[in-house]
Amino acid sequence: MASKYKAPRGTQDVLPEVSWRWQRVEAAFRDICRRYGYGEIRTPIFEDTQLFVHGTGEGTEIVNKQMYSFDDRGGRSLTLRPEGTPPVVRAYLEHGLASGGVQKFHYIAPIFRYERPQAGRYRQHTQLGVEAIGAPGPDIDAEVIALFHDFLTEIGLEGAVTHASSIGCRNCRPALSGALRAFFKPKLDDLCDFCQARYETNPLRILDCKVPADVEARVGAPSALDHICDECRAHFDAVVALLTELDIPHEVDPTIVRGLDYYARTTFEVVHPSLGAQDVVMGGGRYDGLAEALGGPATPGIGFGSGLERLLLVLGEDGSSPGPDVYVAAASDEARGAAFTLVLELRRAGLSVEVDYTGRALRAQMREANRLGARTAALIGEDEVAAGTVTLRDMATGEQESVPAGQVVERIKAGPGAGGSRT
RNA sequence: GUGACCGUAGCUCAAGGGUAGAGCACCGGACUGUGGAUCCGGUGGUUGGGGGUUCAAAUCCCCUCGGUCACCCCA
Repeated sequence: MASKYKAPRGTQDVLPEVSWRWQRVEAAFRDICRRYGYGEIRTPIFEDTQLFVHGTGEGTEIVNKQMYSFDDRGGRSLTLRPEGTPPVVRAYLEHGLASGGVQKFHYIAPIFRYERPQAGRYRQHTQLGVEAIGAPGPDIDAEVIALFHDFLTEIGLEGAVTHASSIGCRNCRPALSGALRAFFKPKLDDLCDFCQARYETNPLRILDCKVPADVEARVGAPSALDHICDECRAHFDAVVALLTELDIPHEVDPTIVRGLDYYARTTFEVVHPSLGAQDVVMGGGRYDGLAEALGGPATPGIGFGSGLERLLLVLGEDGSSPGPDVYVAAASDEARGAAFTLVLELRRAGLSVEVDYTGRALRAQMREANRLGARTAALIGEDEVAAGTVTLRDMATGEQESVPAGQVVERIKAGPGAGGSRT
């Protein structure tokens, strides 16, 4: 035990040897969002607890048992963001952004939920998310799904499957729930305990249950898509048609149900088979009633959240972090001063440069250069200091050449291996 | 929140009541200004933490913390 303290349960340290992977995915996401016109929004890491109670919904698992809530010294009840959407809608309303037409945002933000950790499920995780507020039509639904699809293509993640459905609006949801209750009523005793509870609270969720008896019990159950109103149906059909036209692979899956109260109409998720039980890599949908629930005007909105840790899990651990451009090695203690001067000069010229800080032998410095994956080693010894030169070694080929001190930057930038002689 | 399995060196794992070990990694040498291969040597552990049983505990028992899997939930 190196320390008596450990990272809290369900959290993790991301060390430099892996954080470069995170940065790569984040950069790809930001670039896709730039192309689609989704500007970055940064909201506080904690919010008024009521924002989530009223936004995410009182009946939800998140609000009931997963929030990190605390009173601050002024007696305010605050909550660590358990979910990305309500803060964005809150900011949208707070800053009067409705007057600016459709607003599109993206964020990369830590999310906190008190859950039992397991692979792909953490108490602090990071979501890549997007929110488009103010646009009611099916085209924006398709755009958001397309954006994520392009993002997955960009980062080279293959094998993901996109499921989409519609759970109706506040006008037709009651009829849909009623139809489901009517269907399950005679079978109520056959359902699992959870589903018996869901029968009352949210019968849609019975369609989502994995208990074998329930899977059997729901054969022939009414499909959400057959019981939503004409407007909702037309909206969903249009979304599907657009996805098909855009060549975005997708499956219509009436069993997908989201766990948050505010979802309406289009819902979707992307799963990946390599992940086991926590296989949802992205989830989202339309939330046309959320702004109103937060005290604002009726405003349509749609967005998704995607778990960065899960994406990384799917991507695996191939490849290694890029090494420095140059490793500067001192052949003797007398040359260390000159070596360090060269290090700073090269860094100021824009190169990434490493050196030894522990006074080790040249051999050890070269081993380090190799381990780090440096492309070029720059050697300085007494000979070089006397001659005003630096010896550059191409680490891949072993070729070396002596270069006047003033030309080192230029020579390295020209790329290793362009000249020199074998050793 | 429920159930199950698991925590030994930086990493992957041995030792199942009697001196805590190996491989990899790391450091050094062979090679006194030159990396990747090979050989030799070395550093490194109050066996997750606490308590108990015992002459003796990594090993058996209890508690606790953490991880993993499933449920649940979700990203």
